[in-house]
Amino acid sequence: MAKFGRVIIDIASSIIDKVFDYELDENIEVGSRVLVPFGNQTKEGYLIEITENTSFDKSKIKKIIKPLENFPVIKKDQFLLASFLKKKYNIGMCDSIRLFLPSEMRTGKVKDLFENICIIDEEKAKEYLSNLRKNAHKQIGAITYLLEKGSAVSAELNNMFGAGISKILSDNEVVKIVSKPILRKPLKNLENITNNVVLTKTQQNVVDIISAGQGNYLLHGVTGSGKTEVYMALMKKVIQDGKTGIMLVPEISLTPQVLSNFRSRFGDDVAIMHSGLSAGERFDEWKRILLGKVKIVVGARSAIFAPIENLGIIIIDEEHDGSYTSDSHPRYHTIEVAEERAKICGASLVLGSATPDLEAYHKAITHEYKLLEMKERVNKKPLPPLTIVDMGEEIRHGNTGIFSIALEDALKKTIESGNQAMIFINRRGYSSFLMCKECGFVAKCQNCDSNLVYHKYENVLKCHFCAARYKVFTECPECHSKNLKLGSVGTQQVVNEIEYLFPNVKVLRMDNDTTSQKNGHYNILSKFRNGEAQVLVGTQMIAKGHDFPAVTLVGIIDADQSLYQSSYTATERTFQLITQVAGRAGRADLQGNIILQTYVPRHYVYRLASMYDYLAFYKKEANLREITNFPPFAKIIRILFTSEDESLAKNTTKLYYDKVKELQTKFDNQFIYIGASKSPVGRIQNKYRYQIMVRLRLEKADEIISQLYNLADELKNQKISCFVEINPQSLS
DNA sequence: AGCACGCCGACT
DNA sequence: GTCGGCGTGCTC
Repeated sequence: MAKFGRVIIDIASSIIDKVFDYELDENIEVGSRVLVPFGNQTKEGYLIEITENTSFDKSKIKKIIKPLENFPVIKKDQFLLASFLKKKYNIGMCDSIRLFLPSEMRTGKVKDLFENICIIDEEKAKEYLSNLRKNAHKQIGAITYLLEKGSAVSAELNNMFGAGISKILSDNEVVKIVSKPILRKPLKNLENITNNVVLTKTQQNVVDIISAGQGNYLLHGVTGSGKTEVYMALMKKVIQDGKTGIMLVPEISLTPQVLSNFRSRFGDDVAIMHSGLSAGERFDEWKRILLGKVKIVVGARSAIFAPIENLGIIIIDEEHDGSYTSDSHPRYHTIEVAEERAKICGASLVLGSATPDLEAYHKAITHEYKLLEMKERVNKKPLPPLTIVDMGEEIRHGNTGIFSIALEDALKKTIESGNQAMIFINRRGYSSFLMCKECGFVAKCQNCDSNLVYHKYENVLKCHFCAARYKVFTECPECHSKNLKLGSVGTQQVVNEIEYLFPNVKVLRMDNDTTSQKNGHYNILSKFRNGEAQVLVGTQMIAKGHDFPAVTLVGIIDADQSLYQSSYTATERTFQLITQVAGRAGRADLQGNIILQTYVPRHYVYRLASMYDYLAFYKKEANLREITNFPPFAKIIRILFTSEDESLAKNTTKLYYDKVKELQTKFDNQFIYIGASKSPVGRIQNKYRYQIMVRLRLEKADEIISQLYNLADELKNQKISCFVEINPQSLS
């Protein structure tokens, strides 16, 4: 009887995103990638099902050409998860499946890496050895070594007994050189941290509760309460039980400490997945996981899709971190995905944070998650005192500088005592625009409604919304003035100020400009750790989980910056940021000190952050969200239309808006807000952008959302695309 | 996404 | 008369 294979074609387009039936006459496993004829071309696809029958016209059915690999790349539970993503985020099956595969797999650019192995021919070797001159120490050494081991990697042999040794031996037919494929492994040379930690009672208690059975947990532990040790212990337990684990961290390149911890404790059982790896490394790590050679996967958000089997636990560290929501298509919320994956696999989910996301803590309070708390720091030290400085007051007293008197004094004391200080500039990245001083012209992208950003290291202007790069102008295209300047203040100005105030002090700077090189983050941070500078000035990227034992002072320059973002999460983000930055001070035995500069010193976010009172902040903020109808007490939906034809975009948006209004009458009382407008960035890559914002009560939100999805699918076509996003965190 | 099919303007 | 523009529709 004929068999049919149901195939998803690997073309990311909603129009083509359906199942195609093919005849299948060889044995190919479900989940494999296959090559199929498609129209008059050949395409790659994913075999998702094998059936005995087809509803399609049998005379038109073609045959699957061949499988692309001899193993399936998508396992059963991953397929279930992919189907969930498709439904949850209204994306195509192809988009969804692609999340599970390293892009290297599709582009096929990565080649297997080979290494040469010398295999000794014992008889010839012994004969050759007896004819060797006595003073040929290198060759004698190498052959003796090989006689004992049987074989060795050529490169290592050359290292031990002199370059070219394997060539000499091979030329004399003493060894045979065989080429064998190997899997690249990142971070081979990590320092070994083998401190045998004994858990505190609190830590052990948390580990015991989580290990006792399946469940979703929120681990709320203050900075320095030793969450990482808990994670390690949980992983160890999971492995002992014969299962596997996934550990997610915010941006892995920023937290090599977590990595080295895991690597040194669990060795080759750990695979690492993040964007900082080379294409080859990423692909090989993925393969190691797929082949079942790994028990733990550590990685950034995309590691939630790792092809690991027999999953026992998913741990998400710094659960509140913004990097867990992807900001480009397909947009997904890692925590929602993790919840579903844990459910499918029967695994536990552990979310850890010192400042949980409001949404997560709300779930803990309403018993969707089990709440576990660690209120004490491992070293029993109190959290460092946080002083709020009123910058308005400073100005009234005649100080118009960047630093308040208090911060300048504290800096002086820190420097004199030989300790280190971190100055945190609360700004996303660090961008500077090219501006004409005469006519106010600002350089803009030709394809987008956006200002170009100057990148010092590459000396180019870049558009942050498309890939466009422009040469730096030397004269203004509008008024031909040569009087151009790079706008915006940033880290450099703060550095200059410190160097002016303390001429002999070494200052390091960390922002987008200084980290664009490979390992940029790592290099700057390790320089600072090694004491090559006494002060580190930087943007948000210095806030993330690094231990700098010698840091006793943390200065927060313009704390208010993140409060002024129009997002409903602005206050929450500010609280998280301050707590996180403050946690950098006094991690070791030295007493730390934090100084926060603001123009609104009486704002509750500062008052509560300075007392490290998360619970009070949660109550205050949750209450506010509840009365103003914002998440987690409501859902925000953003519907975005994009098209090269501006009037089409506008008209379709209007059409959709009218349909939403109809829905509103149908679902009386469920709509809190409906509004249509041009998107904040009105044009990206020559496509015009119009959007509709809807806010819904929770009661019937899911039902309405699925109708909104359907509406979007009805209206979109080749000329206009539409995508719908729930609780968006950025609006561009 | 690609590619063919098909119907209207500019050209050797 | 033909070459070629890209609008429309299809791919198991």
